[in-house]
Amino acid sequence: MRTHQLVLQWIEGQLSSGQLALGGRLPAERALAEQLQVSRTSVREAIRVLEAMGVLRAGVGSGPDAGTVVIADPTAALGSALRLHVATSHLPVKDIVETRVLLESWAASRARPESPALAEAARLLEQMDGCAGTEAFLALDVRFHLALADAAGNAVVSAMMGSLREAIQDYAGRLTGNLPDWDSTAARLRAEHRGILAAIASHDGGRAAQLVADHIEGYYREAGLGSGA
Amino acid sequence: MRTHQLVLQWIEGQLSSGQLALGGRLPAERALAEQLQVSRTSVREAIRVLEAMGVLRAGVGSGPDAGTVVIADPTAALGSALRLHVATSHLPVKDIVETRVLLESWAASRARPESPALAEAARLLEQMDGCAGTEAFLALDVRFHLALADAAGNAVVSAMMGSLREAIQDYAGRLTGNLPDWDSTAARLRAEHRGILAAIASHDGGRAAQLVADHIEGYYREAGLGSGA
DNA sequence: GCGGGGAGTGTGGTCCAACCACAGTCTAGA
DNA sequence: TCTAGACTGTGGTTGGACCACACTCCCCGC
Repeated sequence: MRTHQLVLQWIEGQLSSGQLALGGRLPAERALAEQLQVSRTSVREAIRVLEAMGVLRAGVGSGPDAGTVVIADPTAALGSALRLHVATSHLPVKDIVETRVLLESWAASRARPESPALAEAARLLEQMDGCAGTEAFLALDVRFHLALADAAGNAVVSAMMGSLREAIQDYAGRLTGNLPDWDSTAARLRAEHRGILAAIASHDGGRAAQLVADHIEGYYREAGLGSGA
Repeated sequence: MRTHQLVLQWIEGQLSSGQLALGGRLPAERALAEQLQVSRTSVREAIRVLEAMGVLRAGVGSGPDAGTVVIADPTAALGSALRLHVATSHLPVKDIVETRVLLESWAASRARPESPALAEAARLLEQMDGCAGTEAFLALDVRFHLALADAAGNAVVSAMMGSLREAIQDYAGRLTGNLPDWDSTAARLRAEHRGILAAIASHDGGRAAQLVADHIEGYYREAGLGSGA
């Protein structure tokens, strides 16, 4: 077993046993190296991996924000991993979109109308009404869909949703260039968003799921998914 | 931007542009360091991250298996990331199981009866009949479910399925201790597996999905999920 | 000419010692 | 009392050194 994996194992053990919890601080790199009887290099490699996994955050300087602390950002890990494998053409964009439809329609069918995430989604919807640029609109759109996913109350589905979205963000951005008339598309998307929220509010999960699926598939169809895949 | 992120960016660019493809070899660490005008340490940190993401594999020595080559193992990345976040209690096991049911029942409903993955699943089923130990049975069970997922033909769903399974593997292993009568449970699981395959073979995707959902939920219920979560 | 063994080469794996930039804290001086 | 500088501790980066490994090549003996 390689040295940095030993460090990884130690840190994971600390996390599992609860001795290292969310917000907690890891010992300083030099101290940890001495404690585990390995070089600082190996400690740093392990930290780097956990940083990429969204488990740690390294901060320089002194004070409360400095040092290496435990965070929880599963979306980061899944997102960059998916993005890289899309880059190697090992994961087709078609499959990403299909999975997104699956997760998101499930989330819509499960969304609880009283969830605070839905209120956030409604708020975002209002912002999108008075929104000028394409880019700003898409940014709000991302947050709207994430809020929708959060409303289902499943952290794993939320994280996967976010990571799928992140993985194809660049791709989706390029797709907007294919749209014949952005303004009318934006208007349609806004209307569909309202329909989804209405379906959830009226406790019609099945209809909400169907609307979400049509919403996503319709967008990619209009933007010409498949021409580049 | 930190130095190792620059290296990450460069490698991802090479992957995206196709100049570095599956099976291709990265320049040697020392050469890459000189080429990018960074230290070997930074190159190594980037490689370490990509290794954890299942994108690279580093091999010592000479010959065809040596050096750092591009692989494609998305399951590894997603699996360890999920496992770590489960360790920090940020992702509840309940949500993992729920997501697993979602993905797997979808896969069952989409599985194509003529898929070679289904033949593999059937073969695994036969092996499980003449299987002695609990551990060996569970190992075959994992492969059976993965084959089922593959039959749906969606690489992203397959990868996520596998990673979910990996993330809670230890947890699931401990659960078997709660079972009152392993032999009868194993017999029931085998029968349910057969039912699932039969439903797929008869093009009844809806029934297959329902059977898979019952199969998984029933197992965790019997093993006492929730008592420890 | 042929076969085997040892030297050579190139790979990642590990470690060390140093230096830098940064940010908060402490202290000495105005 | 206030402020400017020194101090301390953090991660960030670098260069160099050495190791183990695995293949390759060449020389030597047969």
